[in-house]
Amino acid sequence: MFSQTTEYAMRAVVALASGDGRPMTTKQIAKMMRVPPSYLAKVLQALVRGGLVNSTRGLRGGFVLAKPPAEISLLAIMNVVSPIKRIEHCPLDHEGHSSDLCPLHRRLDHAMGLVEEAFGSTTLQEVISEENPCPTLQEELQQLRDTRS
Amino acid sequence: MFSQTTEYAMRAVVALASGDGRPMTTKQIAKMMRVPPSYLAKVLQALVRGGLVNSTRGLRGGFVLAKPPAEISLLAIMNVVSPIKRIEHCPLDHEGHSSDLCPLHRRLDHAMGLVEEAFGSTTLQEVISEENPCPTLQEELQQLRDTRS
DNA sequence: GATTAATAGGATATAAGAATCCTATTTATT
DNA sequence: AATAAATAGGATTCTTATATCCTATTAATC
Repeated sequence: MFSQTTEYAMRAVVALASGDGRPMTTKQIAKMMRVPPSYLAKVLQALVRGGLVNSTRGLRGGFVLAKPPAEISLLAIMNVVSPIKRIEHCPLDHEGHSSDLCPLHRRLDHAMGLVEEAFGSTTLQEVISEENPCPTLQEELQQLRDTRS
Repeated sequence: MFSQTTEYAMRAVVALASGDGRPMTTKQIAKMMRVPPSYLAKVLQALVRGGLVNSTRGLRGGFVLAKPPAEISLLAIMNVVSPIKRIEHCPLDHEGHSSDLCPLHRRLDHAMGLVEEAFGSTTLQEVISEENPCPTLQEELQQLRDTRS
């Protein structure tokens, strides 16, 4: 239901939030999060343009979060790469004379509202501090620490 | 967020539920619901295969609902054309040793669960008997009655 | 200053979703 | 029996999403 790009964007930001604050390269994030590196590069560019991530070029460069994890919602991430388009008016109504939605599109929009609400009220901070972390991610983080020390 | 095909499928089934029970042709539904007729034909085929709609070929043929509107949920419609795939296990975890989801995918799956629940608990009957019907749809239905009488 | 490691961005390829078109089949009506 | 009106299904096209590759630019280090 959510696009592949949304998946990748969320994984990437979780990776950055799980790190130690030092810049992570595309390659590192890609390996850790099992995302195609060349595609991840594009997704990261989008996240930079969207203001969620900062990048520094050159040797020792990479990506860091632009804000503390507590100030980044899952919705903000999603909105950067494939924004939820709420239904403003019934697409059947060509005249647009009803400000209310028709019953069908009221339901469709409501469902999108639920998702928006759920993602809007969840911060990265909550996600990374929650129980049952992904074991694979833990391993990758450990390996990253090992190669750095 | 929902696919175009889902939109079309829901519109088509609403059209059938709003009618008088006599078979409606692809062309009629397409006009009424502003769906490309040739594509709608494919969507209707899918709805027939999915058991939500019955078809009769030949002159005077067309499509009717296979069940009363009160027994058809929006989820059932969606599941015919682009089923919600709930997340069974974290896609990062290649070993699959955790039956629980990781924090990120728990959230993503939860959001899908909200949609599933909302659509699962809404029947066609509710949708067509609700207030504020789409004015355009009303017009089209009236025209259909006129041309038949 | 040269080299190396990094992002940025353009161009292109591949896959999937959306839409169209044509022909075959079915069935009521004349 | 012939005709007309309908769905069924195959083949094809168009568009968008996903993915890859190559080159340019940037910046730290030697």
